[in-house]
Amino acid sequence: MSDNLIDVLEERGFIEQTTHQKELREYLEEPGRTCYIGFDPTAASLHIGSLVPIMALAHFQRCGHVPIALVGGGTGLVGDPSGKTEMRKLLTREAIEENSVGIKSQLSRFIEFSGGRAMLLNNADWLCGLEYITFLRDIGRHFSVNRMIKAESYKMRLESEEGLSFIEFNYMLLQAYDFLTLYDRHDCRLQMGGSDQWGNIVAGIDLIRRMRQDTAFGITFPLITTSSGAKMGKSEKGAVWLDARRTPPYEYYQYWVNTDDRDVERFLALFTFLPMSEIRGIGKLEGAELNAAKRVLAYETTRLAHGAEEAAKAFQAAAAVFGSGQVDPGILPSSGIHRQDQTSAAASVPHSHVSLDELQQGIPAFKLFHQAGLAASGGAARRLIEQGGAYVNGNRVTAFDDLIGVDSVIDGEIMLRSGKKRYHKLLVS
RNA sequence: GGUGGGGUUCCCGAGUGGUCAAAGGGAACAGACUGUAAAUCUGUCGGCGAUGCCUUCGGAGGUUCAAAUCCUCCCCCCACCA
Repeated sequence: MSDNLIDVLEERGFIEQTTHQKELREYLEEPGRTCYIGFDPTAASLHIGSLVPIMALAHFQRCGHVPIALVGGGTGLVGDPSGKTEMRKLLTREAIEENSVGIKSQLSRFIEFSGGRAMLLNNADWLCGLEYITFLRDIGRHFSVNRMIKAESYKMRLESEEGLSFIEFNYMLLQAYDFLTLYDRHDCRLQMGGSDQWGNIVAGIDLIRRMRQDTAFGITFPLITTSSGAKMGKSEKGAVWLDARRTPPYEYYQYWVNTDDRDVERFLALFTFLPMSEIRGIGKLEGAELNAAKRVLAYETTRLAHGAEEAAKAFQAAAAVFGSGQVDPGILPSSGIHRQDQTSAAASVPHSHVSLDELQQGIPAFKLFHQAGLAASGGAARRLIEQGGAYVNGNRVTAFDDLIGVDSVIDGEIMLRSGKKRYHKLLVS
C-alpha cells in the first residue's frame, strides 16, 4: 500500500496524540499489521459519536492492515469511568450480549470482515473467566495506584462528589489486559481510541512492555465537536443512531445536511472517503455551492451507514420538499451523488396514513400535527400553530382548531410542515 | 454505625405554609432575518378542545381551609467522624 496510515489519518484530522511517532510510522510501513479499537456495548446501536473510530479502522483496513473491532462484552459489565462525571448504570449480561449483536452488524457496513480481512472479537471471551487472585498476582502487581490516581481519566471522578467506585477503578487494568491478550493472540501492537482513552491505552502499552518486553503503540482521536460547541451526534430528538430503526436514513441525511458551515470541510475529511484533493478548500465555498457540498456530505455519510439506495432516496426526498437538489459536477466529483433534482415516488419523507372517513369529518389541525409526530403534545401543537409555525401543503394554519378535511388532499397526500424543515406526509387510505 | 447536608419540572439550580405549574440559566421549539448554516432579536417551553380543570417538587402516610414548603416512617446520595 502506498499510503502510510499515519499520513492518511493526520491529513484527515483523526489524530490527537500518538506514542512513538517515528517507530509507529515504520511499524505501519509493513502491510498486514493489526490494530484494535474497543466499542462499548452500552446501547443496542452505535451512534454518530462512534463514527470517528469506525472510520479510522476502515482507513486502517484500506491501508492494507487487519483491523480488530473489540466489543466490550466484558468491560461493559464494569463500566469505563474515563471522562465521566457520573457512574454509569451497570448493565446486565443479557443486555450487553444483545447489544453486541447489533453493533457487529453496524460495523460490518464500514469494515469488510470476510476473508480474514478484519476481526470482530468480544473481550467477554477472556475477561469473564478470569480468576481474581491469579489476575491480581499476574497483572495487578504491575500497576501503581499512586500513578493511577494521577491519571487524567480518573481525575474528574476523584474530585467529584460522587467519587469513584472500586469496580470502575479496575477498568484500566481490564483494558490493559485486553491489549496484552490481543498482543499475544494476534500480534496486535496498536490501539486507537478517543482522547479520553489515552490513560487506558498507555496502561496497556506499559503492561506489554513490562510483561513482554516489547513496544506497543497508541493513537488517540480528538473529541469531535461542532463549531457551535456541541458534542457530535445530538439532534433535537436525541442521539443520531446508525441503526435505521432508531434514526431513519432520511433523518440521518438531514442531520448531515444541517452541518454548520464551518464544519463542512472537516467533516468531509473525517466522515467520508472522498479524496482529500477534492475536499481541500471546500470550506471556502459560500451560499449555494457550500450547500451543495453539504448535500454531498449528507449523501456520502448516509451511503456509508445505510447503503447507496437509501442515500439516494433521502437525497431525493430532501430535494422534493426543499427544492434545490442540484449539485454542480465540479464539487467533489468523486461522489456518486446524483447531480440533478430527481423528484421521485421513492422519496422517503417521514409519513403516516389517515383514513378517508376521518378526513371527511375533518380533523382539527392541532390533533393532526400531534398525531403526525410534529408536536410532542396537543398543547405543543396548539402553540406551534399559534406561533405560526404549522403549515398544511405550504399554507400556514391560522387557528389551532381549523378542520383539515378532504379538500386538503392533493394527489392522495397531505403535506404537513412544522417550522422550516420538519416535514411529514399523510397518505390517505 | 454516629453527626451534619441533600434529593425540585429535559439538565443545572432558586424556592422553607397560601400570591407556585414553581425564579434564573442552559437545552429545545416557533417567529423575524437567511442558504435546510451561523449570529442576533422576539415569543414559547407539564397535560387537557383550556380565561378553567387535572397531574408534578425521592416514596408512603399525616397535620392544615391550604403543603415543594410542617410532622412521622422509609429509600437513595454526599461530607466528616468511626
